[in-house]
Amino acid sequence: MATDELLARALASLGDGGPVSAEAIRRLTDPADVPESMTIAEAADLLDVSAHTLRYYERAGLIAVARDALGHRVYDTAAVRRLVFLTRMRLSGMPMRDLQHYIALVDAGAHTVPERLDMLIEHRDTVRRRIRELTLSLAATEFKIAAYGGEAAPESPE
Amino acid sequence: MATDELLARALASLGDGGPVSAEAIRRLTDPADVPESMTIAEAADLLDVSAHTLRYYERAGLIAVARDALGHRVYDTAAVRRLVFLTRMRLSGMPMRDLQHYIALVDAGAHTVPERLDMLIEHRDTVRRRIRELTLSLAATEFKIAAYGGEAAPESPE
DNA sequence: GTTTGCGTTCGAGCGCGCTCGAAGCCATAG
DNA sequence: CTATGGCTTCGAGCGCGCTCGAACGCAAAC
Repeated sequence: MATDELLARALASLGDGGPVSAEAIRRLTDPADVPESMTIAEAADLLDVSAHTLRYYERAGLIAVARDALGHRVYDTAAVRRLVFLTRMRLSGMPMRDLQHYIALVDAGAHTVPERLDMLIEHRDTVRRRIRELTLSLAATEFKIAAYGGEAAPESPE
Repeated sequence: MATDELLARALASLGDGGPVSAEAIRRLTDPADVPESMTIAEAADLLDVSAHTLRYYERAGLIAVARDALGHRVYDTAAVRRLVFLTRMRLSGMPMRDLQHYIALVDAGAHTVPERLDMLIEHRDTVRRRIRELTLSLAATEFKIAAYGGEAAPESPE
């Protein structure tokens, strides 16, 4: 499996800037730490979003969630896996609109795999561009901090 | 000067994912390629934002812009330099609110340098965290693409 | 002299992604 | 028996950052 390779690459590229949270790695690899089924509060807690947001995703058609005898939501393993995917895509900036389209493709069956792949590739490229933008801004900010720190703002007025 | 060092670092961390645009480097180092003074259309074009947005920034108190005899905005070198800063901070996710506070500090004089430095450091850390988030999401997306590409979705339903 | 084009001000509107809150249901705790 | 607390639905509201458009001014082109 290429998981280790990819994970290693991800971790390597993180560099300094703080410890890599176990949370983050867990989300990346999505292991079976999920207790079979969860309440909305537990899922919200796990995913670090609000219960309101989870209901919103459901209303938006991104996920179907079963109910127990009381009418309460029950998130099984599959649901949690999808939520991990959804929150990851949202976190990395995929618009709701696109995510809705993607999920519609998933629902439409296996013959939509090529289009899904296209979407993932496009998203990957978008994220890469965004990282490069941020890296550039970061470098500029670090430079400014160095300039400010060195002396009392030599030339730049801001 | 540490510019070359920082720039090199930035460029190195970009890695693959496409060529580094000359635009981006120019923005990072902000050289004097600016023709003394510009119209709003020229500034908007240079910064890749709309003229509407530039007026909005002015209304928001982020920058004061001179007018010519006709009442048209004239962006001099200092104004453009500030706009470069503003757009960079916005692009890297600093909220308008914070940017307004920062600019208020600049306007308040040199004794606010320590607080400005604090803000820059905080922003730097925020950007670093964001890059790490995106890097993780990117790795997950790349993994999914590899999984989809290898065979027809072995285990993951989405 | 009119048209075209670029600029001005200012208030209103919009798209996004939540976020909130009212009204109600059910179960367990005191 | 009454809280208390966690859940339900659904519509409305909100914060952010633009984005737009109306009504106007001026100047160079035709």
